[in-house]
This record gives sequence, C-alpha cells and structure tokens, in this order.
Amino acid sequence: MSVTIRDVARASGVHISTVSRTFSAPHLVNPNTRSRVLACAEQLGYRPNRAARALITGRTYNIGLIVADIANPFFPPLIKAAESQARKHDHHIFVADTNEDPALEEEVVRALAKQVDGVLLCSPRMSNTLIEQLSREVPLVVVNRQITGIPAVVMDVAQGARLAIEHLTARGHREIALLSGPRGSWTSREIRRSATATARAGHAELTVIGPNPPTETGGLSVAEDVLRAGATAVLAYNDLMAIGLIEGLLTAGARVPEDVSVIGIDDIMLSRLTRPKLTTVATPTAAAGRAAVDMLLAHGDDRRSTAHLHLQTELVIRDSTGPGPGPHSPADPGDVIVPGGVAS
Amino acid sequence: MSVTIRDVARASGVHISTVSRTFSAPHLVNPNTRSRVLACAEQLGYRPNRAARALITGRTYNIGLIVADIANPFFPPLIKAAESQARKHDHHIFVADTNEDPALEEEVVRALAKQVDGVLLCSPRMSNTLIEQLSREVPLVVVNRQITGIPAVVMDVAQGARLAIEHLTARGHREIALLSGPRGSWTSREIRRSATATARAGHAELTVIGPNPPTETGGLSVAEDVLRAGATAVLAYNDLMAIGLIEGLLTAGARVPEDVSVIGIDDIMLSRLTRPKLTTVATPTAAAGRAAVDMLLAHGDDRRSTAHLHLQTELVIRDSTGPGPGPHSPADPGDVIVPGGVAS
DNA sequence: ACAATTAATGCAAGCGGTTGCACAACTGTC
DNA sequence: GACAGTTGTGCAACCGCTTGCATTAATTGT
Repeated sequence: MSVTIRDVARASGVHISTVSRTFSAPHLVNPNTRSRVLACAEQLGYRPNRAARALITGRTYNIGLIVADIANPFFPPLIKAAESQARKHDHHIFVADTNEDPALEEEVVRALAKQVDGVLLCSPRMSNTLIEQLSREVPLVVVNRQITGIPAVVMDVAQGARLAIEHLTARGHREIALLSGPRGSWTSREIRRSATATARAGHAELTVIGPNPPTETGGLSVAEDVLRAGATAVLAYNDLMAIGLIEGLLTAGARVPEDVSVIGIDDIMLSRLTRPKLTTVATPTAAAGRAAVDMLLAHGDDRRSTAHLHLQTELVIRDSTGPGPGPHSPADPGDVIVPGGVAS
Repeated sequence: MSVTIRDVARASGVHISTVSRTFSAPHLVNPNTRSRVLACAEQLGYRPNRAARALITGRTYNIGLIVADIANPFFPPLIKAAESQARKHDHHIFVADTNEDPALEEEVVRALAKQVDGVLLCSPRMSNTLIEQLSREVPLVVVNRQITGIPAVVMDVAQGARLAIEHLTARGHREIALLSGPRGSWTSREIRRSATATARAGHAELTVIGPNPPTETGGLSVAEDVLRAGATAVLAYNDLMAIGLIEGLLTAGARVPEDVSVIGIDDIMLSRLTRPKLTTVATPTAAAGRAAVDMLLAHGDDRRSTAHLHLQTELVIRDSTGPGPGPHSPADPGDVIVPGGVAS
C-alpha cells in the first residue's frame, strides 16, 4: 500500500537501519550511501511515518489546541498564528472545540494526550486543580489564565480594563455597567477585579451584570438590564457582546454613543466594520498564539519551564464612546490608540 | 511513563491480547474477565494509544481539514461543525491553514497523509490533476469544488448567484459589476458563469472586476473601479469583500444602497451586524462541514464513493440593496429569504 | 607491520498495540 | 464415555520505525 522504509532499503540495497539513519541521523551514514538512499526515497515518494516514529521516540510532532468556541472571532487569529508557528517547527495542530464546556475540555485533553507533544489550553473554563492534574499527564501551556506552576501566555486584560474605565471616567461617566463573561473565565474575573478598582478610584459606580455567554446574543439580551441600571457607559467582556449590546440598545431606542457609551475587549476584525465603530481594548491574539507554541516547544528543552508571559493590551478609541453627563476632558477623534504600560 | 496495555495485563493477571480484545473486540472475552480488566484499566487510567493501534489497523481515527484561511469568517463555522461531527464518530481533526497558497496545500496534504484516515480539502486552489493525484494517496473529500471521480460537497453558488442577479435585475439594475474571487477558486468561476448567464437573460450588462483576494481589503480596494465602471449594483465573491467594498464606496462618497446596491455571498455572522445590513446569498457552511465529514467516514465503507452532494443556497435580502434606475418590481422590506430550488 | 581507533553498516530488540492460530476447558449429543 | 463444537485465553508475529550493540573495513599512530 504505502511506501515504507523497507521499500527504500530494498531499492537502495542497504539495511533499513541505514535508511532510518539517513533521515534521523544523516551524519552517521556515508555521503555516497546517503545520496543513493535519498534518491531512492525521492523516487518512491517515501515519507517517514511519524506515528511509527513517535511510538519509539516519544515525540509526535503534533500539538493539541483547545478552544472554547472556534466560531467566536476571537479565536481564529490565535489558531491561525499557532498553526503557522507550529508548522515552522514542523509540527501539526489538532484543533478541538469544547463549546464552553469544562467537562469536554478534560475529555479532549485526555483523548489527545497520547498523540501530541503538548496541549495549548486557550481560555480554559475548568478548575485550576484539574488543569494542574492534567499538566502532569501531558505538557500544557495555558492561554489567558494564570496558575502557579503552569506555563502561561496571558493578555493583560486587567490593564486593558483599567484603560477602558479610565477612558470612561475621564469623559465624565459615573454610572458604568460591566458585562461579565462566562462562569469559569479567568479573564472575566481579572477584568472585573481591575474594573472595580479603577471605577472606585475614578469615583464611579460599577454595576456588574452577568455572568453571560460570551456571544452577540449574550450582549443583546442584557440591553434592557443596562438601561434599567441607568448606566451611561458599558464595558463588555468581549467585542461580540459589545456589538450585540449595541444592537440591543439601538433596538430599544437608545443612541450609541450619545446615550450610552460601549467599550469591548479583543478588537476582533468585526469591530472596525460595525456602525458605530467599536471602541475596544485590543489584545494581541496572534502574538499569543505564536508565543504559546514557542513556549510549548521550549517546554521540553529547559525542564519544566513555568514562565508566565504577559502581553500588553491597548485601548483603541473609535466611535462607540462619547462624553458622559459628568465633567470630562475633551473628546479625541478618530482611531486613537492608547498603549498599555510595560508588561513583564 | 505512560500506562500501557502491559500494565493493565499485569494488574489484571491476563495476557495483553486479552486486554487488547477487551477494548477492540469485547464480545470475544468472558464477561468476568472483561469487567476485571476494565476495572484495572479504569483504576490505572489506561487509554489505548491510537497511534500504535493505527500502525497495525491502518485506521488513525484522525481527519485532516485544510482551509485557505482560518481567519476568513467563512471557515470557522465549517471547521466547528466538522470538528463536532468528527468527534461524534470518535475522530480528531488536524487543521491546517494554507494562506491561499496552492503549493502549500499539496505539501500539507502529503505531510498529513500518513496520520489521517482522510483529508477534507476546503475550497482548494490547486489544480484538478494534482487533486486527482493526491486522492490516490489518501482518501479525499473536496468542499466547494467539483471534480469527476472525487467525492465532493458543494454549495450551489451558481444558483445563489442567479438569485442575486435576478434580484438586482428585477429591481431595475442594468449595469452590474461582479467582484470575482481569487484565481484558482472553483466557486468564483461558478459564480461568474451563472451571473453572466443570468445577467444576459435579464438584459443587464455585467462587468467582471478581478481576480481579487477574498478579503475585506480585496473589496475595499476596488471601490473606485466599481464607480468608474458606472455600475449601480455589485455582486461580490463573498461577504468580506462586499463589506470592504461598502466601506470603500461610503468613503468615496457614494451611498449604499441609494447609489450602489451590494450583494455578498456566504452570510457570515458579520453581515447581520454591519450598517447597512448586507443582502447576501446564504451558504449552509455548517451543514457542509458535517456532510463532508460524513462523506469521508463513509468513504471507507462503500468502496470509492464518488458522490457529489449539492447544498442549496438562499438569498437573504437585507438593507444593502435597493431599486436601480430601470423599471422594477416594488421593494420588499426586512429580512426576506428567497430559498433556492431543489438541489441534488 | 601491528595494535588501536574510527567510520559505516548490519542485527535485533522493542515502542504499544492487533490478530490469526493453537490450545484447553467446557458443553451438549448419542 | 468418546466426539465434535463452543468459548475463552495465550502465543507470537507483525505494523513502521529507532537505536544500542556487534561487526567489519578503513585509517591512524608508532
């Protein structure tokens, strides 16, 4: 059926071990033999079977990438970057979608464990203890979550939330609503923590609404609550919710940003295309994907690296935020970008 | 390190072959033995190593999924559906992104061939002959392309393009532009073929602009060309281009739909959220993903199935199309859905 | 000229499983 | 109670490849 190392050995008149070494340890084989073997392999269209190789070496050259929802526009750029980076290092990527279901996360990690060199857990919803336990079964790198002892790449959303709330209070908003994300989201907790502190410092009232599903619908369905709460500004857990919320607000007859200002988080492509264009906290999604892969691949070398990489976020001011009722500094037009501070 | 079949055998006092059969042919082992083995396996946390199993059975329980661009919103729903369907059948999915590069497509298929039971080629850009050749090396199902002898799932974009053009001519448009997609896209050729025929039948002039990259930028950058061509209506290769085009048109001072009507294809989530909301041809992306997986998995059973599954499309009329200068039937408001005819 | 290296290759075990075959130990039959 | 038929289990080869070790040939030093 498929051409194996034996076919190549036969064709080039050497033992299979020599063929094997031609590919995995070329310096051990005579240049003449080597080129003859390579020629035969080329001609027969031979490619080493990675699964077979993995059986003995323990390295599969595969990576598992687990996300909560592929259809959430936040993830594709991350997946794309990770895939591309992995391929640079001759690795392939398994992608699994867990539908925001913690139990499924565990199941998928376990199912994948044997056929990958490691797993990238993106925005996991499961418990810390479970993650710690899984990381004993397979190398893990976590994205958007901090757990002591587990290597991680995190977007500094706390800083992003601070910038967002400061932007709002500076423009005179005193009644701010926070649309929180799904239960189990570390990011959501971080945002809440930071937003609460920043609001207090800015003498503004922060009402938390949620948890909510991190989708357009999740935002749309709380538009009434936002209005009822009397908020003049809203920070949403992500852009999708912010966009849904704006839809809901407009439908309910409120104007954005004249009546209510809305800020999202993520800066997905969409945010530049809606009307009004969304003010948002840009997260370096692609960079996170690349970094996570690098971290995972380095994981093997230096033993048990446990580094946490923090990626900066920045505020992108577009058209969905305006002045509030209180005293404020003057508006700034266009796509203003407020970079965050230094990240570690 | 990892717990193997041997550990389980030792723990339960049977030969490894009995353990093996407990998992792969339970009816061959005594119920008592079976439950003892299962108990031990459970307790040790044993999971069969699929790669090892594949070595001898030839079935990997993996599927390759190759797309041109993960970040293109058209693909995530397809990937998500495929992944979910695959997992239902206990399969895992490799996702690869080829960046619209035909050469990379070939390379990736070959690289994946040995570790998958088959490959889903979504909107491939490579040549028919190459696809035929690859399909001799690994079971292939092609999405959005028709090649004799290769099983395929195709969205009936020809029909969609017909509905779109008919919609435009019926509303009095006589100068229509077609923004074609990337070179090598079967879909783009189909759309062009169908749109040309339909325009002729409707006594309208069709100007083809392209090929273009299938992105927002691809649409944005031809806004000038569209205006110069004097078109009062445009059908774009996909929604992303349509949205980019609208941006470009608005920037150039043209109104949509008052001056120019725009129709997209795909009905990505975005299209419902832009202003004006995009009139578009909805393609059943998730259904295609599921169907493609099913087709691939059936592929093994009935030998060399070569079926082509056609999926219907429908026109979703929103706010980006309006009456043209010519005679026309009255406008219909809201989200009107015009379903396509019967597909085979 | 001969021992000691070094370089290139072959041999065979083994990675974690599956599976055809052989072999007992039962079952039922006449 | 001998016989054929089941059933359940073990044995060992094998999937495609890697790798420690043995073997041989070529090279080097003295």
